[in-house]
Amino acid sequence: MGGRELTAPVPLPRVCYDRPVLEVARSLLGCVLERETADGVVAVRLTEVEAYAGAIDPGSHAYRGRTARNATMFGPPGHAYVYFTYGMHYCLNLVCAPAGTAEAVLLRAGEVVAGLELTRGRQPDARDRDLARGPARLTRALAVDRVLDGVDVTAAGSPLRVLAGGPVPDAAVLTGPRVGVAGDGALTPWRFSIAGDRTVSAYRPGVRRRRS
DNA sequence: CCGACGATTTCCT
DNA sequence: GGAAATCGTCGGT
Repeated sequence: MGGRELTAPVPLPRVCYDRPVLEVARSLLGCVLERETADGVVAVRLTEVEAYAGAIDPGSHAYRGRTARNATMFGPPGHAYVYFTYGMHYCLNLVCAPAGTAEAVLLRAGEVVAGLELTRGRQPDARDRDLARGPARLTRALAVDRVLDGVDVTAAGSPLRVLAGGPVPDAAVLTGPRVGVAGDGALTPWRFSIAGDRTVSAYRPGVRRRRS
């Protein structure tokens, strides 16, 4: 790698969850997500995230209002919104707007940077680079389920925490439409990922469907 | 490499 | 009743 030698601490991006959702999503790249259980700690460096803009965003769970499932999205920022989907998978979001504004960032993929042996045991057949590649595999790698819905990821001692990571320069950031969401267009950079990182999930366009 | 399909909860029409 | 912010497996090219 050709980067300059670091002889002094560099200013790390500070994740503030009440900024505009696209900014929060961008700033989460490179941050470290830590999950602590009785078995130990597994940590993932985030390589792919997506923004969901609440009530104004047809792709968001909050678009049609509050339900029992998405209630956490309407709460304060910095908390985990965990939902269950397709009858078998969990997905993890971070709420990132003041209470009442249901914006969130979906954590789609990351690189395991601690607890590799522990998380291998949770997915014995997966290659290491696939352990947290995709939103459902990421939650499985970290043993995240609905019990963690509403947890404050900014609190010390929380079972799920987000820490600042090394800076990710703009030149290394890719943006584009969200995975599996129809009608996203190319104008809004909903999805952010680290260019060339092998842990980023495969892109799949959303399918437009007719009303039944 | 690619596309099809099943698993099975939550929400919407 | 049917689709969904998904994934692993199967069969074809």
